[in-house]
Amino acid sequence: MSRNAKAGLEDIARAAGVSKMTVSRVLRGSSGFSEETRARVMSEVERLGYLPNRIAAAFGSGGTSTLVGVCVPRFASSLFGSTLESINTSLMRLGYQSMIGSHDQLPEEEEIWLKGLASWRPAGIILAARRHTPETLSLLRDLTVPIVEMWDLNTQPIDVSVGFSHFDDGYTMGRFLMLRGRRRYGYVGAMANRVTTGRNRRDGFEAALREGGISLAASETLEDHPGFYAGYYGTELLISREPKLDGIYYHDDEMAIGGMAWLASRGIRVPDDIGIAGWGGMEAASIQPRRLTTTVVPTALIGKTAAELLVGRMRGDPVQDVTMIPTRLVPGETV
Amino acid sequence: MSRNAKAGLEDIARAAGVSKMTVSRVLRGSSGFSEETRARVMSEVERLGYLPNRIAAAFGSGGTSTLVGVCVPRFASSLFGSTLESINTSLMRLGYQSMIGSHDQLPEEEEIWLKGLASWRPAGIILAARRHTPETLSLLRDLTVPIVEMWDLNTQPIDVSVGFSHFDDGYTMGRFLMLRGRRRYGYVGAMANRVTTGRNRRDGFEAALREGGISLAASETLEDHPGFYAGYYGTELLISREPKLDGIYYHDDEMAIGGMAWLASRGIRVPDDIGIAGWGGMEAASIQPRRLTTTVVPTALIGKTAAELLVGRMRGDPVQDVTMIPTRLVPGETV
DNA sequence: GATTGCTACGTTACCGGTAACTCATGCAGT
DNA sequence: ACTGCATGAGTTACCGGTAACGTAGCAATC
Repeated sequence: MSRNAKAGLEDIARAAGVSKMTVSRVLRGSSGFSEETRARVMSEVERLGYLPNRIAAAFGSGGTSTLVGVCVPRFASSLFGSTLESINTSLMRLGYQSMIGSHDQLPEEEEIWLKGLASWRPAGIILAARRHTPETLSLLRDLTVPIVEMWDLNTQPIDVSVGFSHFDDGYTMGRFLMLRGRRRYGYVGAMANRVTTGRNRRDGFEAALREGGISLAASETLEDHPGFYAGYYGTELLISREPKLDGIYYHDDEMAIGGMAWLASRGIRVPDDIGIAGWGGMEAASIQPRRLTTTVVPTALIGKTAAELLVGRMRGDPVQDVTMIPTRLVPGETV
Repeated sequence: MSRNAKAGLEDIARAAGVSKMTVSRVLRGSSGFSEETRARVMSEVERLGYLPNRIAAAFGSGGTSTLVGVCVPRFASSLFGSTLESINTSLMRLGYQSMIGSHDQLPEEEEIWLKGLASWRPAGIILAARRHTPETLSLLRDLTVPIVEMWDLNTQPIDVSVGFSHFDDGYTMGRFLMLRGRRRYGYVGAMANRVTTGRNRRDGFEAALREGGISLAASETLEDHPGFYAGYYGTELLISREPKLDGIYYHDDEMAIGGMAWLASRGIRVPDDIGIAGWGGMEAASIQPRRLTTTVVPTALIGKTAAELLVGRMRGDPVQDVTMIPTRLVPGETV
């Protein structure tokens, strides 16, 4: 019970009457000791309250640590928060420790984070970004550790990729809306730091419309983080420029809900006057009077899969290069 | 540009014609070298693409690392997400690296996380929980590193505490509602893993009512994570048991918004028929037809302050034991 | 009986930095 | 001229593990 932070392998070894190396072997579970020795060592470990020293272990083994770097755009997003939590607990359960960073969609921030991370000699890296600086790519190459690119599926990954296609999500939603026979569509998006994360979804959406012979009637992309209020005033801006729209595709559900709030305040009915579609499958949609038409993203599954793929690669198991995690269009009552 | 991960201090030293120790001194900025030497060393550092090795540095200095452990209830919460992000970037800017964990309100999970963290010999710890297991407390004591308890203010901190009082927030809101002259109040809360985080707010709220000579007419605490939908059906449960209420105090804003959605679906008007108050100052409230009466919590400031206090303590600066970060009641239009 | 192979360890060297100490030099003050 | 001290280095030991290799003892094989 009384934990003695100063007890090291040497102390255990002396107490158990074996060598330091034998204690090391017992603690790491590799073979090379008798059951009797194991029991004696473990009882001393318990009695002395030995605390492993991973700094020394990582150093002694020449840089083979159990550290994993994880970099996402933001913590404070319901989707990334859930993915991050899933990665973190999965890695912890598998015996790895994560070092998390955020880049807010800025490749330069990712580069700064990566440089700091690299000095900890991580055993693997999980990234959630498609754009990287040349320095980042060069550093990733030099580190020669497994790398999982997640979220946005990269079909030509640096190493391993897991996620889904934003383009396909937009395309599928576009096709779905087209089936409703409406013709005049608008788009409301948001971009943080000049990077529209939803850009690929919008492109996919437009591609579907184009196939149907029409083009996007209006589009409004705010220079702000996506959120309820951005959807609210983005819709106001869009409608004031283009009052006669049949439907609006939103960056995500929260923006769609914000948009619906603005429409409701103007007496515009959904879906009678205008159809609404979001993306993400966010919880806020659950209390809307009408179920939101959206694309549900399995955030936790993506995180868990990313963690498992990385651990597989770090252990040297053969793993799939590209793993698609399907999203699901949920037809609601807003279209 | 071509980063050579294998170059170490020794290589730099040889190339610059000095000793390894001089290179170490130059890189860490401590004095003991001439400007000429510094320039020569730095140019070799640049040329060879030296990557610092913090594992070796932490090991060599006998465990004085720049690692900080941070443990919060959840990542995927708008409030904690924001605080976490703030801590992470603040620590990074100050030259520290964080290792983040989540405990989901379970002291046992916190203990497991702490044991894993301890083996990395962190230089400091930030915790967001009031309850700890005896083992956790004993381990925290043995680690002898600065500890910041944040979020819920602890006036008798283990080491340092920063945050606000949930009790006071509830009390202040209770007083505010009482001024409106209403008499019959209900409460809708949520608890994850049998721990009601909002318990202190509810207690404060009840204390205020008691001073006014009344008691809580009805209370409903769901065994679920707080969120929009929990507020929605929690309100349904509350009202079905106690239809005649003048006001409802909610665990947080998202639950209040969920509650308002349910009330709206029944044609119950806010604030005419019933007053509503939330807590947290969450973004979703920004699109409600009426501004929600709530308590705004400066989440990012708490994170930044926690990081700065910890770094102060780690550097040995004198820092305040207890730092109150005031929250602010924002009277909206729902009461 | 000699050789081989396996088990269960012990020995030794080393990972890449940092702390603590030593030492030569130059210059100001007495 | 001598002392004292700051400056700018070099030297040595060490942090606490792990990898690689060595070896004693014993059973199985040749």
